[in-house]
Amino acid sequence: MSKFQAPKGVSEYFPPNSEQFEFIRDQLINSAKLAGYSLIELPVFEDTEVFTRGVGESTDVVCKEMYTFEDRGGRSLTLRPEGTAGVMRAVIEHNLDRGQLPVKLFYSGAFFRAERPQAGRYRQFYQVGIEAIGYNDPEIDVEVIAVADSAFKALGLKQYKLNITSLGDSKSRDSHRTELVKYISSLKLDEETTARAKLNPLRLFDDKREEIKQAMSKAPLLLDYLNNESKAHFEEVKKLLTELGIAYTINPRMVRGLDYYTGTTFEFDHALLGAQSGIGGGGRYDGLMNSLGGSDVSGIGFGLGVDRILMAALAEDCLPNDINQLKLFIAPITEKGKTAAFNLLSELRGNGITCDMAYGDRGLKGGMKAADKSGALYGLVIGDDEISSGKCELKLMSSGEVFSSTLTASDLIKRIGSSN
RNA sequence: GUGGGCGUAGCUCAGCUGGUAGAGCACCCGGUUGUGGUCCGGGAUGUCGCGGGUUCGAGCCCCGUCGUUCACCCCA
Repeated sequence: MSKFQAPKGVSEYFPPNSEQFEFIRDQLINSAKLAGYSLIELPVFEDTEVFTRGVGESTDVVCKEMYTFEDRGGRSLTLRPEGTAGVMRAVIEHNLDRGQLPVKLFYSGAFFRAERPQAGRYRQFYQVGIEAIGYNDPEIDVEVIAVADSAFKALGLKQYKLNITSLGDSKSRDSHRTELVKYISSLKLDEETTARAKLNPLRLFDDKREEIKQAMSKAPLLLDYLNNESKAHFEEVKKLLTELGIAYTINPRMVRGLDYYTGTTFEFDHALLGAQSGIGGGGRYDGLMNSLGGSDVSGIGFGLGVDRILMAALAEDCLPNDINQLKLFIAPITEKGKTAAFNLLSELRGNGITCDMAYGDRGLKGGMKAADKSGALYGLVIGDDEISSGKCELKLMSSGEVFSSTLTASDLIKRIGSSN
C-alpha cells in the first residue's frame, strides 16, 4: 500500500471512467456553446470577500464549508465553493458588461467545499455552469433552463425532473418573510430547528422529517406573495417552457442554499441518485452584481454537477461504449514490422485516425490479444511478409472479417474511414 | 459537526466458537513457431488499513487512529 492517499472526499477520474467523465463534461459544454455562450476561465481561489458578500454570510456554504487560507502576503483567500460569484467579480473587474448585452459565459472546473463526503458529495467536485448577464427577459430565464435540459436530453438521460419556482423581488420576499416568521414562531420546534429557522426560515420547507413537513404544510408560500411584475414574469417563463416542451413541476417549497437568488429559481433532480439527487440548479440573481460593487444589472445562470450527472448516466446506462475508441491497433511481429508499424501510426495519426500498437515483444498471439483488449475497431498484423509484399489484411475485430489492403496509410484510411 | 456499516491479492469478496490466508475475475506464459474473444494447463501477487492491548497464539476479541461508505445537515 502506498504511503500517500488523495485528500479525503475528493473525486478522481482515471481510465476508463475518466473518458466517461470527459464525455459528460464536453456534452454539457457543447450545449452551452450551441446557445452562444463563451468560455470564461477563472482562478480557483478568490479574495474571501467575493464569496462572503456574493454568496451570503448566513449560508452554510460560506459559514462552514469554505477552504479559506491566508497567503504569504497576509491576504485571505478562499477556494471557490461555487462559480457565480467569481464570474461576477471578473465581469465587474474587466467591464465585460459595458458592451452588448446580454453577456453570455460558460465555465467548467473544480469547486471546493469542506463537507462530510457522501454519495455524490465531494470536497472537490466539478461543475459546468453558464451565466447570462444584462437582461431580465423571461426568454433568457427559459434559455438558461433549456441549455441544461437539452444537455441532459443529448446525453440520453430520462429520469430527471425540473423543479421551478419564483422567489420574486426583494419586496415580495420581505413581506412573505414577515408572515413566515410569524407562522414558524407559532410552532413548537426543537432548539436546532429553531436556530436554522432563524438563519433562514425558508429552510424548514425542505426538512425531511414528517412532523416538520406536517407542521409546514399550512405555512405561507412565497409564490402567493409575488407582486404583479414578478407574477407576470413567472407566468411568461412557464408559458415559454411549455411551448418548448420542457416538462416542469412548480415547487413553491424548493429552497436554494445561496443567498443571491431572486425571481426564477430551478433545480434538476435525478430519480436514481439517493440523498444527493440534485444534478444541477440555478436561478436569477438580480442584486448580485450590485452587491459586489458593479452596476445594477441582472443575471441568471446555473451550475451543473458533472460528477452527479455521470452517476446518473451510469445508473441509467445511457453512455455510449465507444467513447474515444481506437480505430486501429497494429500488432507487429518482427523487428522490421515494429518499425513499419511505428511509422505507419505516425502517418495515420497525422490524418486524424486514432490508433495504437503493441509495444514490447509480444508475438502474434499476444499482439492480437492486445488488439482485442484495446477495444480497437480494426486489428492489423505487420510482419516481414507484409513488408516484402506491401499487402496486409485489415481485420474487423467485432466480426473477425478481414479486408485486403496495401500497406499504405492512404489505403488503410479509405477502409477505416468508410466504417463510420 | 452528528450517527450507522465497512477496511483481507490489481478488482469483487470468502475466511466458522481466536490455531499465523483463500475463491472468482483480471494479469503473464503455454497448448496453437502468421491472427484476438471460447476451452484446457501452468504462473506471479498480500507488513489481512495503521498503532496499541488481551492471549501460549489475533484477519477474527478490546481500545485508539486513519480511510471509506451511507444517512442527517447541506448542496452540484
